[in-house]
Amino acid sequence: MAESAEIVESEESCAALRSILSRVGEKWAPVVMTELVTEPRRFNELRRRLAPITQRMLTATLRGLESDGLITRTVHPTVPPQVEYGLTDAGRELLAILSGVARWTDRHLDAIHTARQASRGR
Amino acid sequence: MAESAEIVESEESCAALRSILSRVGEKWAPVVMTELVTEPRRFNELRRRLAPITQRMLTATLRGLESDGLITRTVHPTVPPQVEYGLTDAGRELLAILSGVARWTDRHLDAIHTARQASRGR
DNA sequence: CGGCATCCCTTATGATACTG
DNA sequence: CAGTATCATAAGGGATGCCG
Repeated sequence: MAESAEIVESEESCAALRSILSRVGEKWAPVVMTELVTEPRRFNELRRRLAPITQRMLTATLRGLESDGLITRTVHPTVPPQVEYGLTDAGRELLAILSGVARWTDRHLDAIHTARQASRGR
Repeated sequence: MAESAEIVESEESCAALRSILSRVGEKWAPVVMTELVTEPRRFNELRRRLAPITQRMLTATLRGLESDGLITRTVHPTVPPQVEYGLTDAGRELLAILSGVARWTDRHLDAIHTARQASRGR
């Protein structure tokens, strides 16, 4: 506990952290969350905005994010059906943290490219 | 740019962000980085501390982190060979951000579990 | 000591077609 | 509109054995 660099406090935290990191590490998860940051959106609206995502992957990504409590899925019982997806407060908080990763990435773009060049050289 | 919630600034940033998120989303990447936070460590030292990780996955994880410039690999030309792995400054910064994700995870453990229960029920 | 090569299973992603 | 079903490929991950 005295170790400031300590990331994980318990077994459960560690497992949860890993699952969340792999969740947001999924190919479409970050952009889907970003699409929902200003307002809730409907399935085909997301599909259009995130083209060339496939229906299958959009569904899978949404289900995954929902199962971790990062987004909500609201079905309006109309004809035709209308489904809205929106960020939860938790999801919004996490997205803010991810924007920190984005800033880190921008700061280190050069270092990342350099490291990749070097590793390709071997 | 005026949009404070905007995560990504360019195509390149977006691709880099995705690759970094999927990198740290790999099964062993976060714990490997955590092991290196206090001091550099050698291959079998990591292997012991991270048991039951396999040699294959430890190698793959280290290579991946190295190729993104998050850790360094230093070979001391001794007999037997001695290889030390250490965090780069960039890696250390990223780890600090990830600890923010860890704190988020701890704050939302209940919400995560609740959401998962609900999604299992369907 | 610090790997790499091989086999094998699971999961992620994509393409396409069909449906309540 | 908002999906599901099916098929196919690739990448992640584990077990085991060999090597400079």
